[in-house]
Amino acid sequence: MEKPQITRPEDACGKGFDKVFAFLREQFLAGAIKPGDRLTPERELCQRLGVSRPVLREALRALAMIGVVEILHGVGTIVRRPDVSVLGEFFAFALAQRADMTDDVMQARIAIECQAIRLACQRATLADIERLRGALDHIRSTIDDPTAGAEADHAFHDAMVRASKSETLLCLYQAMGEVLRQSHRDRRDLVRRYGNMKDHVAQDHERLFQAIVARDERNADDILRKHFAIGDEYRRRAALADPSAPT
Amino acid sequence: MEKPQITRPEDACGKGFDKVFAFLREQFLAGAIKPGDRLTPERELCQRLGVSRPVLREALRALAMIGVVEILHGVGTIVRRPDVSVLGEFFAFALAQRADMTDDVMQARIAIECQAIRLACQRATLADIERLRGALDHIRSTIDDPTAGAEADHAFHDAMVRASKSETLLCLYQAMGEVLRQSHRDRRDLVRRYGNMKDHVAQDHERLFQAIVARDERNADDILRKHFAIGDEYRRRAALADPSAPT
DNA sequence: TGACCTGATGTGGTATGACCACACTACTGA
DNA sequence: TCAGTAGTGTGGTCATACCACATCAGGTCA
Repeated sequence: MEKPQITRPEDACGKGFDKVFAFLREQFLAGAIKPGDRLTPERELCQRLGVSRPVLREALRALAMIGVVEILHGVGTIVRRPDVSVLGEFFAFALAQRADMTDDVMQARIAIECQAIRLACQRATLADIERLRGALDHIRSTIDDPTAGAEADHAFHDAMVRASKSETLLCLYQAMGEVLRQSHRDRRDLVRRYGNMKDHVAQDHERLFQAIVARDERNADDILRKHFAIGDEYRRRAALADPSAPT
Repeated sequence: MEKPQITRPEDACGKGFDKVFAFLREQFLAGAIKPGDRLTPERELCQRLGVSRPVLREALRALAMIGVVEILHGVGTIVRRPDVSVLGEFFAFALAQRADMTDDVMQARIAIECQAIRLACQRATLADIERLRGALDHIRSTIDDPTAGAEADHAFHDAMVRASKSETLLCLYQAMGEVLRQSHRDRRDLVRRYGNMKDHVAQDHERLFQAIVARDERNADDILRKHFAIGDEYRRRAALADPSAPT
């Protein structure tokens, strides 16, 4: 007739999956397990936690999904520091079926890049400047190639965000990586259609680079905003001319 | 000697977990399953996909972790639209063991809010203005209460981001929710220590509100940046006076 | 002696079948 | 009519066996 019969005190919290997840979560947040560690083998761990292997594996998969651990077949389960790549996965799902969202993501891009360029003005090292210069050269040399041009464009902006030396900004920026690349490709399609836009692209990035070198925060911010505004203007124009084109 | 013996053509892709995950992912991205739908029961689905239930459940748990589905005991597995709350979980892990990160998150906050206030100047409705006015009044009336004051402060900034009408910005902003609340609490502790900061807090928010009403993007951005800079200045001063205090 | 092959071992990966727990529904009885 | 209850469908868990991969020690052959 007696029911629960809790074998151990620490079992008081959730059962099964929740228990395992909470345990691992606590271990991680408390620093008991750190990035780089190899987790206890599944068979032993599930026995120690008093759950079955499938349940333990559910928890591990869940943690793997947000990048807390990496499961390697035949090797073991390694603890990792959550990486932005998982946010990419999240955004892929979050932005699905929301075509309008692509446009809205641009606002986040502007937000991050404008703050990044300000920080870059304060913090950019010589190496950052050199990287930006290289990206700038690449933009000039690929101005007529939509694909390579889009990559070069993205590389420049990426280098800019890196120069901000803010991991959080970089994290958010990379999280939107896939969507941003698409945005760059779209823009380059416009370049092909509107010849004079070619000049804008080269000039804008040149001025952005100069502003960073001059460490003129405010000016850099302004130039960047205008750069985005012009792209937006062209996009709008294209949308009017060809309603079937992506907005 | 023959090895693979693929039973069905569609099995060509990954096996087990990967196959299931890829299948569900594709179904979701293609729109075959939409938020609100109830997924096929586990027993039937795993049979249809040719995998075992534990494996299927691993995939479902993984999707549940990023908010794509919600698993309800005794009811079924419901498809959801990924919500920002899962990012909170991610940040909890990502920020663990990185005290310095709290400071860096501030940069993302500045980035998002500065863009948000610009958009708010363009898009704020009367309802948004009223909400901001209410938050402003609340800030004034709770100026001496650290706890309620921090909430009021957060409410004002939250209303500001909402007024931007950008779901992406709001998404990112809320993802940092917990960290931001802590930042507001820290700031209010400073208010208690430095009496004259009280005036700054009230004045700054008043000016932010006025700038939004006047729809003066540029000015609003400037005021907001100064607002953050002053808070940063006080924080630095506090850190010097009391090295044990949170930076 | 050296490189290469091969097996043993430890790890994650999967399958199966049974049973438990919960939510909902429909039936039954008062 | 209503409340209680049994049935059904769903997710939740367990135990065990076996498969697949990675690693390394030991042996084999040149």
